[in-house]
Amino acid sequence: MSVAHTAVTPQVGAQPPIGPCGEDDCGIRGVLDRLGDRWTVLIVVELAKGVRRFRELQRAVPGISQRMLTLTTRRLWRDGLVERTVHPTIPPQVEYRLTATGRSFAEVVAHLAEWSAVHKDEIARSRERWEADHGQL
Amino acid sequence: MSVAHTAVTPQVGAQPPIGPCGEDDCGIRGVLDRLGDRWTVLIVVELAKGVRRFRELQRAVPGISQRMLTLTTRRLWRDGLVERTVHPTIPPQVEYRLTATGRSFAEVVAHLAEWSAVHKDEIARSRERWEADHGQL
DNA sequence: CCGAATCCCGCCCGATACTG
DNA sequence: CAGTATCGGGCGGGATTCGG
Repeated sequence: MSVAHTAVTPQVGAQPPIGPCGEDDCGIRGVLDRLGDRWTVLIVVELAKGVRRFRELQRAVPGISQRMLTLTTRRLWRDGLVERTVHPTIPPQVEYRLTATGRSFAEVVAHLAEWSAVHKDEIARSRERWEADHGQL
Repeated sequence: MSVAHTAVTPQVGAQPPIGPCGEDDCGIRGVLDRLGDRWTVLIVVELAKGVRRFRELQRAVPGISQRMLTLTTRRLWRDGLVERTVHPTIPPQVEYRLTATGRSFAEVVAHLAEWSAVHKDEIARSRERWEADHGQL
């Protein structure tokens, strides 16, 4: 979904990066890309509780595959939201913990969760009514 | 409006942290799904400035297709974040405006944008350094 | 235990054409 | 102007297998 990435690819439409962004959207896409995927938020929420090892994360987030757990933690690590510590023991042991930036991000996520909790019923009702009048989307 | 200042024990509110979300909705998934897609945020940001007609939205958000503009506004309408008014004139004229809930949502988005703006450089640098050491993801 | 590498399917979204 | 209908490519992400 990365906008910046698609800009690299020579495309037929040759549309420049869509980020004229009114005035205030320019860094937000990268953040939204992480919020958008299914797992990042859950991982961040779990890490907000404390240091976690790979397996612990996987158990804490039921349904996530090894692949996606690796990808998600890797991206968070790359972006400096998560710190990754390898203990060269046998068997190997890898710990993940939020950085300062990561904790800041976790707060934003918490606010998001709060807003969702407050409005979810209202949204659900609106959606139900809408689909009763007009059909499925 | 520093986000950092609101840092005091995030989950003081109601309920345990964000716990019960475990894997499935406490409502947040639905919100994140909207935030995740490429267009919703841009539309909401534009509508936060005032009432807009279909074409106006399309011009304000360069790169969006008619199809995606329809889908995005339709979903926002369905979920009660946007109000849709049809004037049966010729040519037809349709106005979109945020509802109270929609404006509330727009505030959340604004906070998100603010956080992004504050941290985007830092994230970008972290990513650059990371990709210098290790390769592309 | 912690990953990397592959295969593969679903759906999101862009492009295009048509309608009232 | 404000949509609808349809086709097709890309990629997110699940399942599985192999390596250290």
